[in-house]
Amino acid sequence: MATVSRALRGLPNVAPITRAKVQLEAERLSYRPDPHASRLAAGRTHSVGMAVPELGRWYFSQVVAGARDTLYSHGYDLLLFGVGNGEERRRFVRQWGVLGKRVDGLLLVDLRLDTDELVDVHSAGLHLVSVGDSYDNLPSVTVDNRRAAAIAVRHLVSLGHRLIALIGEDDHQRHFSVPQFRRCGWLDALAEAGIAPHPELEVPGNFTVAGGYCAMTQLLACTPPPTAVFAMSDEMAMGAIKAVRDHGLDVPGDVSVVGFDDHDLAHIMDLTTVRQPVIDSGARAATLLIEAIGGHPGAPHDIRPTELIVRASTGPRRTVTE
Amino acid sequence: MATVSRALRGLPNVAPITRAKVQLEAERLSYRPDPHASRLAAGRTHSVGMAVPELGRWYFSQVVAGARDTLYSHGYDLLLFGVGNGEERRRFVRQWGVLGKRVDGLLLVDLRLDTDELVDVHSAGLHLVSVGDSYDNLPSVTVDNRRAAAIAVRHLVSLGHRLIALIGEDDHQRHFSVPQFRRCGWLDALAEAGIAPHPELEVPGNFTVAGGYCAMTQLLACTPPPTAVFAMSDEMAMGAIKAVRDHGLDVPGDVSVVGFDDHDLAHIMDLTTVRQPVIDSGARAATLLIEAIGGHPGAPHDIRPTELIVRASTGPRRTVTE
DNA sequence: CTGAAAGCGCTTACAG
DNA sequence: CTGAAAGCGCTTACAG
Repeated sequence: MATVSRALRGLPNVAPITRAKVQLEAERLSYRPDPHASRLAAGRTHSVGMAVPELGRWYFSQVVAGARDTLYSHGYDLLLFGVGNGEERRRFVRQWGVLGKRVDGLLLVDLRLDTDELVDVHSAGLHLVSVGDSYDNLPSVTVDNRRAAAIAVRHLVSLGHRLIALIGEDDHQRHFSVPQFRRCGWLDALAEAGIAPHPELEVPGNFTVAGGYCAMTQLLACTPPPTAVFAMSDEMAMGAIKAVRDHGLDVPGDVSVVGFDDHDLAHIMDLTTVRQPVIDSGARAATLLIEAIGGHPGAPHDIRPTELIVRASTGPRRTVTE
Repeated sequence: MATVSRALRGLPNVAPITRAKVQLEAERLSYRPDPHASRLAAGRTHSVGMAVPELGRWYFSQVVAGARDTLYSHGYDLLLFGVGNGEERRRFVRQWGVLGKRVDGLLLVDLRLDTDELVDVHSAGLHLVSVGDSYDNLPSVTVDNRRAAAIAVRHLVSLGHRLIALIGEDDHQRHFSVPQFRRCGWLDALAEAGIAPHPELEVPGNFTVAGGYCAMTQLLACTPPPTAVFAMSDEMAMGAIKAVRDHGLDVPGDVSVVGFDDHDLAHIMDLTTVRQPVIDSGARAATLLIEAIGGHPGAPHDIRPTELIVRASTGPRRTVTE
């Protein structure tokens, strides 16, 4: 029994011949160790959890895809948890005691934890890696959202725009900090250009296509309406473009639009956007987590590069006879 | 010990007072039963697996999202498996012995199984539900792909088109049958209209935006080029539209394009498409699986409705002086 | 290098 | 209605 266990797991102190015999017989019976029994005895589950706010959004689906591929190639199974709304999030946080027994580590995607929640999760013996958000004492994979957003907005400023709107998220959404960083970047670029931010030009878009559409509709009703918009995601940006066109206006003639992500379809829509390496970030986070589980420290904060991709959805401010 | 177990799981034969005391104390200690230990003793894992070809594709991400929500609300955890390429698929199929111990049931998304693979999976004691593909002896959630595709192509025929191309998948991809049904629908509609299918007008698009772009580029090089295209997914259709425009041609003026799915962005791109209830199918499949695990038979084959959504990417064939 | 023993944390008959 | 006992299938010291 014990020898079989050692032989199959490649542990030392097994005679080569014995090991070969065991492997052969195991193969013949297509024997597989029961993962629950081995976790119970050994403590390792060989699976990791991933907490994702919303699977339906492009960004999250890509991060999951990237992480899954890496986890797969290292033999880890992936357990998926939703933490989108407050109730899910609460339930997820409350079950950390169990989670420590279910998975060897946890990938948190855009999930902002309080200090005491962090303490709980550590006491559950979980290895953690954060994607999107960064924490002092946790390995993380992020981009510099504030700087990237500022670059996008500066691009609009350089085209002569002064009325630059922001399509973002409700500030009630305290659970996520990424939108707040992007908002800061927007403010930074406006401040540099000596532009006072107008509260009317800041509208939530819920990070969906439909939300972006509604937000833009609302913005077009302003007097005067903005001549440029920075949307915090490509999906919202695409919704915004549609709204502009449905109002009989032109992109970028009447309104310039910048997004964030470089969605698969951004190129198709000729959308100017901030490209971030999404799949890659998921993969990188998975690698960091696997290293942490394996007992290797690893670089704590990995800040990935972003790049402004200028396409045809942005153009110079139309000179109006004022 | 035994009483605590019964009390916490709501089993009968526990005095109300005892149960209350147990619950109170469990709460105080924030005790959670170890899921591995209980699976080992009881056999139930309270988690289900989901086999998905590719997470990055819109369709799959939505199906997963729909299933996850339902599973969550019934207290099941979701284990995600990739079966995209041949190697992953083989590995997945080979581990069925273990899978039966890891999960209570399995959701197969667009995964075509051979007869002997089906036998194996049944002998592993797994409950199965299929999404996309249908099997005689398995509950499934599908749409009538053949009929839906035929309706899309008939729409093109009714607009006067005769040279109607198909952007689909390599026929080497034997693992999936959905593309083949859609191809049959294309053939059906052509046959009804007395149009002979031209092999040159059938091009693989790999179900990606970039693949659709390449496919369309290839089609535009035909002499004569098609005046209409049916793409098996909206992502390919959108890539195709972009290719048409990059060649200085107009949609639908020069080429009409129909997609399949009703992607979030199809509306934005004014894409005519076949709508299918994607999230809902995922949710429905999860429900069927939960019922199967619970020992309730449930309706075996659930064929969900589709609907042709006509937008501005299709129009009458331009009358050329021939 | 090998195998007998104890134990991981539960659940399920079974006796009381 | 309650609790002692056996067992789920492994792994890890520990003797040999």
